[in-house]
Amino acid sequence: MKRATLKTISDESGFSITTVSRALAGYDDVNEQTRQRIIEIAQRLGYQPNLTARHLRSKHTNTIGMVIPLTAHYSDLFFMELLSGVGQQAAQHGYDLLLSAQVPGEEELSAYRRMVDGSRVDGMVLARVRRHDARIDYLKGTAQPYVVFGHSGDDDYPYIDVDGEKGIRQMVHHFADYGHRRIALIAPPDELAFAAPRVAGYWAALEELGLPRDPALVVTGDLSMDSGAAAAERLLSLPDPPTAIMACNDQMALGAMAAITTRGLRVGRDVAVSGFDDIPAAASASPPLTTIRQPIYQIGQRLAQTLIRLIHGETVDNLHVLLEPELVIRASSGEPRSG
Amino acid sequence: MKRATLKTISDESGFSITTVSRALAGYDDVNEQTRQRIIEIAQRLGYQPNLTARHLRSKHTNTIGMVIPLTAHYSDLFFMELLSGVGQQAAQHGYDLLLSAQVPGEEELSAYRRMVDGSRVDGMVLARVRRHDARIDYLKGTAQPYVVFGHSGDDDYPYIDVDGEKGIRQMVHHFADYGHRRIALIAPPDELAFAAPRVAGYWAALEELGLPRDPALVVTGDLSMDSGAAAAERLLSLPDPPTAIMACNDQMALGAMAAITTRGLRVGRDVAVSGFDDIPAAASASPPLTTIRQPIYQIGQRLAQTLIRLIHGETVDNLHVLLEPELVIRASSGEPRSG
DNA sequence: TTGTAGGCGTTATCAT
DNA sequence: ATGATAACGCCTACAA
Repeated sequence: MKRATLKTISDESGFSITTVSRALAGYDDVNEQTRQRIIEIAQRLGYQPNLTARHLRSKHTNTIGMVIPLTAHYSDLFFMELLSGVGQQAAQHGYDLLLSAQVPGEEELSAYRRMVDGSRVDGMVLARVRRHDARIDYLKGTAQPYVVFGHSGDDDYPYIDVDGEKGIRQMVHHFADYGHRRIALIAPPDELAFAAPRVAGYWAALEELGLPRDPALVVTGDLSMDSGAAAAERLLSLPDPPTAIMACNDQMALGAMAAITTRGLRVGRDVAVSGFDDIPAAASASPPLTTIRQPIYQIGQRLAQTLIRLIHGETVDNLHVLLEPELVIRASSGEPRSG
Repeated sequence: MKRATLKTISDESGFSITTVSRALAGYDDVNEQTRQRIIEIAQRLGYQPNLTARHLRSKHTNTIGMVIPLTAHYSDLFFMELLSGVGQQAAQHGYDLLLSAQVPGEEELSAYRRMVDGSRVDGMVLARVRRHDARIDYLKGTAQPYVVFGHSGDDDYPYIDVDGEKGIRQMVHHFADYGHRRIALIAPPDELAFAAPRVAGYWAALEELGLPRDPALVVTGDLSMDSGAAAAERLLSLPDPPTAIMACNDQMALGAMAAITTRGLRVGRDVAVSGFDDIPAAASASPPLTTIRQPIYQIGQRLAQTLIRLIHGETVDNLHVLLEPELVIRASSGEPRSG
């Protein structure tokens, strides 16, 4: 049995396609009897409008697009959480999500082009911004609304972000308060937009505290647990190893903790550790991980809300939202050190 | 500047829309010079085919649909992991994912109808099957291909599942080997399809072992950590409390562990605990959680592969895949008990 | 090798 | 109150 269309109902009811369309759409210039009859037939036939056709005609799709890195699974929980937040608010407003998993690079960009220029979505949500991000350059040359999680400093586009510079600065102070003087940083890959402010926050804090500036104490990871472990290895092998290690995300912090333990040292006592994000694994790690909280789910919700306002052409009060970081102190940062 | 269409290029080049279309589509009945010229113009104009129009015309969308429970975020990691697996393989084959977040119920079903009858997707992936699942009934009455994670026993549809009955049975035996005789089960909500086999496996194992059948040792949870904690509370308050608690997913097991600890008991020594799924938190819990592994990501990949074969009308060797459960024994199940 | 014409299913405009 | 007609952008017989 073929799918019912307006034409099917038109044939069945004897009314024109136009009238059927209008009756179903709730226009008030349709005889009430006619409408009832048409609705009845539509239901009997299980009519469901062909959304593809509707979208072609009406120029909008009630769909939000998102391209996610192909690596994202448990190893990159962050993205899934963001997705949930966006999806929740999208659904709330009657929007669906169109997802494309891509490895960052050429193909990724063409996924954006397919979605946007291909008219498949009404707007895009971006995350994991890179320093000079081709995707943003592309979107800027487009009429398409978009919102971004993260920002690169001087560039101008609608974003929401947690103040990473401030967060890291506060964390350095936290460790300094506990008596640490050799504080290391496991930095994010250079090309990610949030790398710069976080590293800047680190140096700024050392400056404020009058601590020496030692480049050997900054090691770059790739956000994975493994890279965090490797970085910690390297740091602990230094002639004058750090007593505190700050990682720029929780995954790497967890990796560092594992490496420390493997080395026979105790996290929180011999070496203090902190992360960034506050993923669920952070709280349940042992010892529980001190970190800087990013309310990712809520940020996702807010991104969706903002985007939908933008799509509807409504005004948005603040297109550059910078959230206060929130330090979550747990056992991995240890106790204040004597002496 | 308006978006370029075939017509734009047609006007610009002087060739008809047809020729432009065929040139771009790579037909070989186009003069090579003509093609070059057309391609050049298309690139200059940044032409991107309107996929909505193409879909309307061609009757397929290269898109896989999935409806996810609105609650899914960190609290329901399972779904995100499945999603990643599906998305990975989908991308591999040039498919995108259309997601709709919905609370189970009426609205949820109409999300399926929008996707399927609305011609927005070529196939659907289902998970969290319920006992008499209206979604499956609906899809059966449709020409749309679909695949399911989980199965309800007697019902017939394409699925992949882990043998939960066997898994639970083996776990009961594991605890019995360790010397436990009071083994409790925290069961999933009755309406979920995977509840029945797991509970059946529990009773079957007791039978095999000649252990007494005590209904008080089976408590139903709702898959959340909190419900796991509540269930454990109840079990430990029994006059003759269990010495081992098996939860039907890891979240509930973690909740149970928390409750046990709160009560001043030691997990693995006073009370053994096991879960189901092997989410990442299981390995990093303290003590690490004994559980039954479901390779969710891989299952997601396989679901996508199967679905895409179905969509392409290719043959699929096995539409009912039942995977062997894999017990992962960790510290939460303790040591063999003396006496 | 190229062009004409029709249609996918919907909505909007304009008559009647 | 209802209907004929066109258009969204694309693809594909069929003609020339």
